[in-house]
Amino acid sequence: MPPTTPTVIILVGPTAVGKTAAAVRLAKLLRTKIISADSRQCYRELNIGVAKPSPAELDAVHHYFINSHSIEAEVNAATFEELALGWTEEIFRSSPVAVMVGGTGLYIRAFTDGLDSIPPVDQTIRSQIRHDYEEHGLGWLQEQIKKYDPAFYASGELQNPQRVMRALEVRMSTGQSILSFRTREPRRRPFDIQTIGLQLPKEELHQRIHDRVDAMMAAGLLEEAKALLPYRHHNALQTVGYKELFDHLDGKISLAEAVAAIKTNTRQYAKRQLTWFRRDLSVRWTAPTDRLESLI
RNA sequence: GGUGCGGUAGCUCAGUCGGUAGAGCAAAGGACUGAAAAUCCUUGUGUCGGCGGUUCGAUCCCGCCCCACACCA
Repeated sequence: MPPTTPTVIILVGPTAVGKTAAAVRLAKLLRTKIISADSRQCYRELNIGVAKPSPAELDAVHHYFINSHSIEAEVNAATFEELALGWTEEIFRSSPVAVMVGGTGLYIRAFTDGLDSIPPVDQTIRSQIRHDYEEHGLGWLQEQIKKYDPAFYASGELQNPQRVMRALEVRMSTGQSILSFRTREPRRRPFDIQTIGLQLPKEELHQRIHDRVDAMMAAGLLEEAKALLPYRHHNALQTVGYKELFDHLDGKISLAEAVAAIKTNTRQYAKRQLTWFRRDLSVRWTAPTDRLESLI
């Protein structure tokens, strides 16, 4: 029974499990559109390596957040939250149900529960902190945060440079500790949410990952990476499938080693995704080939 | 056939001047609020190639054997 009150059906799961095909099937059945929740497929310039829906799939069902941004744009979880809420509203004008699909857990949580609102940080401060970290290392970062935000220092992840830099940039930009902005109050959304997790036995998932990497190489991933080499410093290129080939193009590793590393790193990525989604007890798990209609 | 160098964790290797061993990677588990395909945390018993010998005790010293690589023939 398809929902009659506004509902977003979210399909989650590890990479290569079969989310894209399942979402397209579901969206066709429900005569609705898809919001992708994937932090890399939104970039126009990234194609083979990020396993986008095929042209036929994109033609059959309208997808938001696919090919919507340039790799030079700054896209993050807050960007996604805002955009996705707008798209949801748009979809609800013509359908009571929207389909969201993707593997980026943080983006999906930003959409379902919202992020705490933190004032925008000064870009000069942001890049200065990154620059100083490059130059002086983690020890310097830890000293800074100890000095300017002792509360974070006492409770934060001090070994994780990204978290410490974020805390520091918020403190320097707003004058307040990042902790003072954290309410952890989930937002109320004006629609229902149903989350379905797609899962396969580990061996089967790994086989699919390996086969997909081989297919990507056959489809010309190396050439794509070569063309993107000038953009390698962008966040969008800190991506499995590209960073390993950049190492190969630098002469650091052979092509065979790069391909093996892509497979390993993709398996590790899938594991991290599973760790994230398993924690969400509202997820109902199923095989990607099952009839999802019966679950909704 | 001879000589040399090796055989230690799934892989690459370190080490023990004789008291049963440890790094990186992999793997497993976990965290995650504006970089999230990112970033970070935790977890290391393995006939130390085999069989003998010396020794209170051998992965370490000695002998033989097996395997790999290199060079010589």
